[in-house]
Amino acid sequence: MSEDFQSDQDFALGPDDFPSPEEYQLHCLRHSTSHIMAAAVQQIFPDARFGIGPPIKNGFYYDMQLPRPLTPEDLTEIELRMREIVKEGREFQQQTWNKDKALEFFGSHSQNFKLELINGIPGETVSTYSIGDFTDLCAGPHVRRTSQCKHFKLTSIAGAYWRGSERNPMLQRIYGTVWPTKDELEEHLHNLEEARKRDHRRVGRELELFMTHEWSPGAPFWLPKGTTLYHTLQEKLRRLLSRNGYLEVKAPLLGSHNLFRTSGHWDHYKENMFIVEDEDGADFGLKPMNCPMHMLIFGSKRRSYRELPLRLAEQSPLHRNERAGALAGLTRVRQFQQDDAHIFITEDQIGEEVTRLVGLLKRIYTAFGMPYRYVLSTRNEEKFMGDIPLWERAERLLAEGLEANGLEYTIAKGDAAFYGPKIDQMVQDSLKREHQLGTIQLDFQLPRQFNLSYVNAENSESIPVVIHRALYGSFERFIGILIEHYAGAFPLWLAPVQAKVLSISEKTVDYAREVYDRLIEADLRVELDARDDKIGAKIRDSQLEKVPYMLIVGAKEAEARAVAVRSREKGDEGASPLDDVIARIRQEADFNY
RNA sequence: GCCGGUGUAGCAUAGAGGUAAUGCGACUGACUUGUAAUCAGUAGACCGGGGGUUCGAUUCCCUCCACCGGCUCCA
Repeated sequence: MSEDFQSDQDFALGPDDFPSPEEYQLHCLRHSTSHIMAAAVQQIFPDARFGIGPPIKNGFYYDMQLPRPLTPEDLTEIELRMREIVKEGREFQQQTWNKDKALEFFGSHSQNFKLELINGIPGETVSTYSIGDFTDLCAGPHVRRTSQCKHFKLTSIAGAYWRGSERNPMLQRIYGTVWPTKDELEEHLHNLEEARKRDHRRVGRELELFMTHEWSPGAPFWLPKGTTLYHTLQEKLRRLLSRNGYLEVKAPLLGSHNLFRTSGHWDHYKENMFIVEDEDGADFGLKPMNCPMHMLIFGSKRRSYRELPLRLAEQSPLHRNERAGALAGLTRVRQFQQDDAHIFITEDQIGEEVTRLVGLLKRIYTAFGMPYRYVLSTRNEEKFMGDIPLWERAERLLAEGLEANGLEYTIAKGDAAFYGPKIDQMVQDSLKREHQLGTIQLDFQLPRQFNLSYVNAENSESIPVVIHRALYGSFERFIGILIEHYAGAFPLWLAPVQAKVLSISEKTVDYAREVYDRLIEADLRVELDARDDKIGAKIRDSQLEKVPYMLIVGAKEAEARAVAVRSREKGDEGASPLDDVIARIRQEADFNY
C-alpha cells in the first residue's frame, strides 16, 4: 500500500474493507476531494451548514445548506478555490475528540447537522479531519494531502433531503468526479458524453421509435418503428415461453376495489394507483400489477397438483401513478407492460423452477451479449409474513437453484419483500452500467389472501406457492436499455428496418421496386429509397438510420439480377445474385432465443 | 410531491422591452447520379399555457404544465 494513503491508523474503514487496493485508494481520493469542495464552499459561504459528503461511484457529493440557491457560475468559482487548496498541498490531519468537545466545536459553528450526526455515533469519541482551517466530522480515511486530488470536476447541482427523508429540510447537493490521473478523468468525461449521445430519449426520437407528449406524461407513444421493435421482443419471448410450459392469458385492466382490497393493494399501494369510478360511484382501479388477477384465474376452478407448475404469463398494460418528479423517458413511466408471469407450484418444486428460470434468463441475455450477476434477497427481520422455517427453506432452495447452475451470487440480507425472498438479476450493458432486469420472487402470502388451494396427491388441500417473475422486466424499460446498449444499431433480427433498397438513378427504380417486392415476399422488414438523389446521400441517410443492410441497385445489378450489398458494419461488400442475398439475410434474420 | 434548471419552426441552436434568425429536415424544380451530404427556390413559429407590469412583452414578474438533473451510494 502506498504511503500516500492513510492506512496506518485505526479508521472505521481500512484497506481490508475494499475488494482491491485500487478501490480503497479511489475511496480515499473521492472522500478527500469532497472535503476540499466543502472547504472551498465555506470560503464563499461562511454560514454554510454541512450535511454529509461521501465518496460514490465515479466521484463524490456533499450536501449543504446555503443562504441562496447555487448557480452554474458558483460551481466554476468553487472549482477555482478547490484548485488553490489542492495547490497548497494542505495536510489531512486527523484528531480524535471526545464527544463533548466535538459538540461544542460544531455547535459554536452552527453545524446543526453535524451535531445530529455526532449524537447518532456510538461510543465516547468521534474522529475529525482538518485541512487548514476547515475541520469536518469524519471517520476517514483520506489521502495525505490535498495535492493528491488534482483531477476533478464538479458535475452538477441537485436538491437532496437531509437524510433522504421528505420530512427533513432540503439541502443543496454538489456532485463531482475525481480520478487518480488526468487521462482517467478525461476518459470518464468522454464516457459521459458518449452516454449522452446514446441516451434512449435522443436516439428514440432520431430513429423515430417513440415519442412523448405533454398531454400524456409518463406514457410513451410507440411510433411504427418502435412498435415493430416492441412486437418483435414480445413475439420472440412468446415463442420461448410457449416452448417452456407457459400459458398466456389476458386479464382485465380494470378491477373492482374488492379485488385490490383482497390483494392488499388498496391498503398499501393505493396512492400509486389510478382510481376510476363507475356511474354509481363504485371504485375501480387500473391494475398496477397482474398478480391479483392471476390469483382469480387460479381460483376459478378446482385445481389439482397434477396441473402444477401452472405458469400464467401476461403482457398487458399496467398503470402506476408515479410521482410527477420521478418520470423519465422509458425508464420511469406510468403506463407499461411487463413480461409478467405467475407460476403456481408446490413447495417442493421451487428449486427446479428456479433452475428453469435462470435457464431462460441465460438464453435471453446471451442473445444480447449482456453479462449479468445475481443477488439473493433474504428475509427482513422486521417486516415479513409467514413462518421462519418456510422462509429459510425457500431461501435455501433459491440459493441451491443458483448453485446447481454454477451461478455465483451475492446475498442482500434483509432486502426481501415482506411476502417472500427473491433473486434479482443485475445486467451489464455495453457502457458497463448495471440494470436490474430479471427478477424471481417467491410469494407465500398472496395465495393465502385469495384462499387458493389445490388438491394434493393425498386428496387433501394444499396452498400453492407463487413465483412472480419477469425476464425483461418491462418492455418499456428494456427497450430503453437496449437502445442505449446498441446505440440504436440493433441486430438484424430486432432491427425495425432490416434492409433498405437504394436505387442509383431514376433509370433503375423499376428494378429497385422489384427487389423491394421480393424482400417483402421473403417476410423481411424493408424500405425503398427511390428519391432523385445521389447514392452517397442515400447511403448516408441509411447509415444514420442504422439500417443493417443497404442493397444498392444500378444498371449493372439490374442487368445481372443482382444487388450490391453494403452492410452497416462492414461497408461495401460487392454485388451478389439477388436470390443469394435474400437467402443470406433471411437466414441471418431467423433468430430465436 | 420537494429542490434547482430548461421550454424559440419537425430537430439543433441564435436573439433581443418594439411580434424573430441560422443550419439540418420538409416541400417544389433542375440534375440522373456508383458507396457517408448536388444545386436553386418555397413554405413553416400565436417564442409551453394563463395572468400581471408596460404605450408596447416572446424578452421583466407571478402562476400552471411539461421536460432535464437530483431527493442516504448514509460521519
